[in-house]
Amino acid sequence: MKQELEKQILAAVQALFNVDVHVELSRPEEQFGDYASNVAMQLSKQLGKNPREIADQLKPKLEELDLVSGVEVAGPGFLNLKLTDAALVQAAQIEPAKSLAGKVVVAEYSDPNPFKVLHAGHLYTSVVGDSIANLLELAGAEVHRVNFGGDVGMHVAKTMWAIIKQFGGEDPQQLNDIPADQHAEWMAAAYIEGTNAFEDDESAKAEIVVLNKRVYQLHNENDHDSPFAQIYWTCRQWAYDYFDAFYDRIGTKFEKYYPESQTAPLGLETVRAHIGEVYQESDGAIVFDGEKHGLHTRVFINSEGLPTYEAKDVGLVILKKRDYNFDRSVVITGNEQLQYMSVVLKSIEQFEPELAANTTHLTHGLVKLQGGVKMSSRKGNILRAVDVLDEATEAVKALGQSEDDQIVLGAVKYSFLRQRMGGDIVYDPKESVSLEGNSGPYLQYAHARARSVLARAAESSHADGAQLRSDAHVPQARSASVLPDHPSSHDATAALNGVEFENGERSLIRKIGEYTEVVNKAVNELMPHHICTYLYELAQTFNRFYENNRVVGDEREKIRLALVQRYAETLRSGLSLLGITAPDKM
RNA sequence: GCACCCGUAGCUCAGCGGAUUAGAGUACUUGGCUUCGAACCAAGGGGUCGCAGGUUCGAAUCCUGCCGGGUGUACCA
Repeated sequence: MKQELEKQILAAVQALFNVDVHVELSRPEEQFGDYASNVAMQLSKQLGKNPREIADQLKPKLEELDLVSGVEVAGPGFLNLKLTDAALVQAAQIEPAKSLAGKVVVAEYSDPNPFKVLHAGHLYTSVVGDSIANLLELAGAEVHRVNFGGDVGMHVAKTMWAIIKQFGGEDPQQLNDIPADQHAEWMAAAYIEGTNAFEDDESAKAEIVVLNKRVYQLHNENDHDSPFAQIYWTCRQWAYDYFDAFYDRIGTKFEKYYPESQTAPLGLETVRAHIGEVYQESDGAIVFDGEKHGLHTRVFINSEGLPTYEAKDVGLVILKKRDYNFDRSVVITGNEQLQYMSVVLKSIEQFEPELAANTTHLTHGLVKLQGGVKMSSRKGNILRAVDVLDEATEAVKALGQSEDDQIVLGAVKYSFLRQRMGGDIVYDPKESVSLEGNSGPYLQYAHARARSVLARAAESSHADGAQLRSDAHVPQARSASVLPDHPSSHDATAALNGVEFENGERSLIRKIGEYTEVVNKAVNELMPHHICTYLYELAQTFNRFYENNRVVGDEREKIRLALVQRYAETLRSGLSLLGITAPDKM
């Protein structure tokens, strides 16, 4: 619809002035119209006329367009277009573009490390990454969600050191004494102890360095039997079990974990194969000289011969390509890895330019505590992922409701998603997970309300003994995670054909019609927060409509029911892109 | 030092080349439930968009400089 109009406006410009211009319609405030164009200002200089004069000439041409019911010239020369009611109904039926149809996309995010705790930042990146993956999927891509994490490396050695110290030796039997529900916390505590020892105690530090090598060695030798290996593999599995349980709780699922132990050998091999042409030896380490490209120089293989994170990431990129033969790879990490990642990608570009070009690195900010307190897993003053969920659960309980994970997750996810990705997130345990105003539960409530109206309408049509009309079909409660099926939405909009809307009705159908444009924008930019902003406006529009317009029993009931149904479906679709469920009751 | 990111109401954030009063939420002050769900709606106060220049018909938005904060800067991830 928007593109169609833009094309028609361009045609009008060409016919009138015989010049080209980039026409881009915007959505003005409702009082000014449905679309606004600034072509007159753009053309002003080129045509040597003042913008209002151009706009006045264009106005009658645009008034002739089928989709347009009125045109106003406003301000310095804006053309405000008002759509016909039929056009609004039509806009509300358009599906988002399948711009990625047939493309294979690998989305990597979350990336927690085994042997360490899941903190609020992991929750954040999981939620945002999941939503971005949903956007890619909606655009028609075949999306593979994968996870990358360090099952080898210094953090593992630190944790292992503390465990062995606690056990008084390499005694895997004692693992049986750790209660299953405390595995994660127990390992997190060991990590903190190991990290402190590493910093404060020289002999411990030396021991940890040795353990680090032994962990790599254990992988090389495929050792599952030695006491040391038994402790390692058991704890590693505990970590993955803990991740799985967590992802299950927040409603996301990964297809594959890429442990570093798996990408390390391939990375090592790849980097070594390109020594001389891409990577250089320097002080006993293998580095990539990023300075030639205006970047940092970074170590890929350290002087111990072990791969650093850089080499592991090189291996990961290649492994993903082998596994999925992707058209595009999206990697989501924290901001602090921005410059680091450009070094890795620049080095890959030297021998696999396409691979580097098809990789998109998106970054997000830190989750910080109110007052700018920085979290440190070493000091243990971190906000764990479960703490965030627990706080939100308390807030829901405080409303006198039984705890409902749908609402809890709705609140948490929305509070993370509504901010543009990139900046830091300030998390205030008390207020951040709000249930009122611009919040997830507000949207869920606005959905439940609409469903309740639809349900009541269905009841009363039974009570009247009236025949169940096919166009008054109301979907019964479905699994909240299921996308609305399209046939029912066509039923809904069918009742709207040829209707002349009253004010509140028109506002609602107008807003519904923006959905597709917003989704397309969010997909193009991979920015889920656009969906949040829109959905909140949509729900607000509905709540105002609901306040002022009786639905059930009104003489315009049929029209209004159709509107409410289309609205509820749109809201549910949008929420599903955010990974938020739309309950029928709450 | 150099590189990158950020600075919009008390607080948390949208807006990222467009306009008539710079928008939301929250907090604060008020009004609205015998009528489809008040986790809602309506009204009010609150901002020289960090500062200073520049480009433009038009700048919170683009450019430059400065101030403030954060991150990165060779064997951590």
